Amino acid sequence: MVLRLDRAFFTRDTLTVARELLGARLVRVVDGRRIAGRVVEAEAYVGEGDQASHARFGPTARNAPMYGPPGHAYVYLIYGMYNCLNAVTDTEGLPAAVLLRALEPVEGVKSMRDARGEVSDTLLTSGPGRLCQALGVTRALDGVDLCRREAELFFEEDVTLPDEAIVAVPRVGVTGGAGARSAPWRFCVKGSPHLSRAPG
DNA sequence: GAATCGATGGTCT
DNA sequence: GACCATCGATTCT
Repeated sequence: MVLRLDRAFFTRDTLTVARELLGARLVRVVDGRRIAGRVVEAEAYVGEGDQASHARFGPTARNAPMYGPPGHAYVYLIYGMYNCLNAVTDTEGLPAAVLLRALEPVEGVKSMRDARGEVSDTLLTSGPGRLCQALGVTRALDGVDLCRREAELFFEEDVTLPDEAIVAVPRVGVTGGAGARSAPWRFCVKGSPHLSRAPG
């Protein structure tokens, strides 16, 4: 039996969770069928002091899940047409989450293609908007518990990656500045063909 | 390959 | 009213 990532996994420092999510399998269940991929890229967003975080202006209706208990989903709409999926981390009350930026397709590739169109494997789930489209993740899943037994979206243990296989670089879409703005909080599996873009 | 640009709508100062 | 934690098509070198 494959081990699922539980509440305790997410109830930790956000950078640790982001790092350890690499190699884990993100599973979406639709009509009893599994659609899944290994995480190859993820970004950490930590606290109200993080000037790149949606929580930088304090609690709002949109970012409410970030303030809630860890192990839940935070899904939001970006640029009016794409969804992005985060896993809420750390302790309740502290707004923190890990953005899933890219997967390596593993299960239900046909379903992914139905949702994404006839694109190459490397374009199927290589981006936060793309992976949500491939797995059928929409705002309907905003706030859902990823640790419930009956969850339709959850993580499983899969591959364990050594530190040498991982690079930490500045986050995407976060420009200049000091401190958290330029912090290397984007974690990538070195050399993976499924990254949203080349690291660095 | 790299740079640029439009689509499209929710969210927040 | 400005700004996006994006993507895909188009237009260059």
